[in-house]
Amino acid sequence: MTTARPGRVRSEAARLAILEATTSELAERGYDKLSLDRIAAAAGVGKATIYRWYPNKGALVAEGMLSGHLLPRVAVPSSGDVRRDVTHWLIETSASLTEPTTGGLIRATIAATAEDADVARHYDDHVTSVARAELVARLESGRRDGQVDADAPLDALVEALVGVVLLNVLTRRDPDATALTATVTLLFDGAGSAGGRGGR
Amino acid sequence: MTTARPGRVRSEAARLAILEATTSELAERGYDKLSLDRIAAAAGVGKATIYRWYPNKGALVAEGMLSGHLLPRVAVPSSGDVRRDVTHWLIETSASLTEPTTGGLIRATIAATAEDADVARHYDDHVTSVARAELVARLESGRRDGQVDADAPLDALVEALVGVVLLNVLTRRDPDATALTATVTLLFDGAGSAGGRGGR
Amino acid sequence: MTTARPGRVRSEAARLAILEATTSELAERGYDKLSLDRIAAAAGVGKATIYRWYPNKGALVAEGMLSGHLLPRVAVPSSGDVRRDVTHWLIETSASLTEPTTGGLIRATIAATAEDADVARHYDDHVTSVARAELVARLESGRRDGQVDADAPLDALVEALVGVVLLNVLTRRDPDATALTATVTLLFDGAGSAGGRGGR
Amino acid sequence: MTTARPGRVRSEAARLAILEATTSELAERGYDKLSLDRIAAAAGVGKATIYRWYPNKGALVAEGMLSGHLLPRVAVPSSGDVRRDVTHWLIETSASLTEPTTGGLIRATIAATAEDADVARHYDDHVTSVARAELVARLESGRRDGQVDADAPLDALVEALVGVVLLNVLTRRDPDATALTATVTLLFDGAGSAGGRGGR
DNA sequence: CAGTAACCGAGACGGTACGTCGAGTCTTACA
DNA sequence: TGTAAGACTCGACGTACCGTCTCGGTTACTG
Repeated sequence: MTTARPGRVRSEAARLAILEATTSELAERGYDKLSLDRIAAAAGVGKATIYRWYPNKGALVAEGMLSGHLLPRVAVPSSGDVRRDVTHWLIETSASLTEPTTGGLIRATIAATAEDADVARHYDDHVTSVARAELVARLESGRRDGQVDADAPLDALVEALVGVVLLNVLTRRDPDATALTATVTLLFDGAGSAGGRGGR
Repeated sequence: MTTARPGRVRSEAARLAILEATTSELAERGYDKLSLDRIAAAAGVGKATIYRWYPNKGALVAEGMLSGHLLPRVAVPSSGDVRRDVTHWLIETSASLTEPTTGGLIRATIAATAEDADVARHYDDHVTSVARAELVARLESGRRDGQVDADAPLDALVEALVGVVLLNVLTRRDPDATALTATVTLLFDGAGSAGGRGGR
Repeated sequence: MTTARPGRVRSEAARLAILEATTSELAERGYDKLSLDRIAAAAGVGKATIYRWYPNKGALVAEGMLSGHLLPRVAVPSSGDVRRDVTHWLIETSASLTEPTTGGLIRATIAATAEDADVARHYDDHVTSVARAELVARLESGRRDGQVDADAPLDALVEALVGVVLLNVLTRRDPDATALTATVTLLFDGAGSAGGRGGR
Repeated sequence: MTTARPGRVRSEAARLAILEATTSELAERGYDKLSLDRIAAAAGVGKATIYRWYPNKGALVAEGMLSGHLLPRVAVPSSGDVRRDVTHWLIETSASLTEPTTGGLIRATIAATAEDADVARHYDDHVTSVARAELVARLESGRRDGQVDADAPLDALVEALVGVVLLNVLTRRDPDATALTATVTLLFDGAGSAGGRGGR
């Protein structure tokens, strides 16, 4: 059943050492200063071992994301109040990404994503989509509670949230809680006074 | 005899050739594959000439942005209907950034921004802030027309717009008009059925 | 009291395949471009199998020589006329070593010999010494026939012959029969006009 | 008249440092263990600088020979007695090549010569041919003194001498003076008792 | 005739060196 | 004195081999 090719089996220790070294290099130097020579040395691994499994820098970084070595995850709470939960997620996520190492890591990830379409796809499929799905799920449960409009475009809402986070990361801003709360309020209440759903 | 100033006059032609070569290199190869050797050769310029004016790659790219060589600008129309104008801007901007060369350029810019804090600051100060200011101005005029709530957080609204654009660029999505319209609708009407800010 | 260790016996097929692959690699690429990876692949053999039997490249090449796979042998004829026989040997040997494959092989052998003292010893003990012994034997029989002086230094003569062959191989010259005949004539008649030995 | 291209001029210091480092590497490790990385490091030079001027290992070694950095030269004396002078040259040359460093160097040279036809040609044209010409000149002067037969093939004689030296170097033999003297005697008196050329 | 020891192929491993390319600096000749 | 040309050091790239080390499997002697 199992293929059972001949030859020595892949070293799991090497794989982990490579990923770990990649993460720390990435955090402290960024994506385009990433040196496979240094990674190999730090991981105590031959350069060929890296190239055997990852065709290029991008693939290596992509694998780092997948394995969760690269980015922290913030859970979406479920307190009963959707706005509070979303606000909480937004503040927590912002705080986590403002930390120096995490910030370096996420910026490296953005650079990798901008440079390499495969990485972008990989990242979107396996990382952000998870957070997005969680948020959407929470919003849907909010909708069942009557806290979210039936016809509100949840995908658009989630995209706006992620987009705001992204923008703050890129511009190195560390937004305070009020600003983030204002964003959530905007998304739930809207800015249009004439609007159908009603002015104050 | 007449002028008698020693030395050769600085070549404006060289400066422009450098910027042009940088732009095209950036569009077709991306930021981290940018090669100053290639730029110098393509511009018919000595490498030292580049380094005389720009201390490093990042500064060169930053200058490229400033000079408008790097990114197209989309004007915010002023038709009388704020939602329509914002929607128009969003669709136009998305379309412009979906074009292959512009997309490559903007992604290169994002990578540069992610890698280099100076570039990020430069970009934020001189490029996005312009677009942001324009959007804010339009929204303020809309507020005077009663189309925008008095207490709506305009900055947050603009950030959400820019964030959505950013996310689409990074994920290589080409959103259709309906999706973008839904985003604008969300931002103006909100998703919260109970209406935190005011009852229905 | 048979020694007869248990375990699988050495695969003769593998041994031959290795030697053959080595020979052809050596002929077409030379000694320092010799690759054990390539040899193993060409021979359909695991690299470890080569290393099990030969501690290093040199030993493998040395074995190749021994087994006669590596160099052709030219017999010394015995026609009754020593000069003619030696000349014949010299011409035949030169011709054989001028052929492209044999030439590549012998030059690879020379390189191996120059690089590795063990290979040199091996080669001298098992290969050239055979040719030398044959030549010496022929000269001794010539001495018995009165065609060679009783006190002529046969070893020196043979060394001069081999040295000339070697030099021609290294310099990629393809000497014609006249030049080689002149060498033999010189060795038998000498260049000294006074005839030193006569007046001894 | 001089071409006077623009651009920085080639650094003579770098050239010499490279050649010197090459020589010492060659002497202590041999030709096929020669590492350009090591040479560059030892010479305090970028690897690219080596490759800018020498397309491959062989060319570098060839240049090393030319510049006299690589091999000692033994002059042919002129005492009036040709045999004595030739014998002296042979003994001196043998002694010099038996010394460890020189021996390593000459063997590396032989390996380079065996591996690379260009090096061989280079070497033959610029190095051995000098020694050969000197020997031939001495023999011709001996011929004018009546010490060498008018019709003796001087080229063949010189080749035999060089060939014998070569063989000794390759086999790592350190021949004593008597053996070398016997060789010279053979070359001048011949081994053929009947005396083909007749003139005893 | 079952164990078991030494073999076999395959191929991954940590390394070293390769030859190329790019960054950023420096040195020419010329304008 | 600014500029094009181009050599310089440094360091990373991705590839190729080295010699070693598992792997799963195959003989063929031994108990």
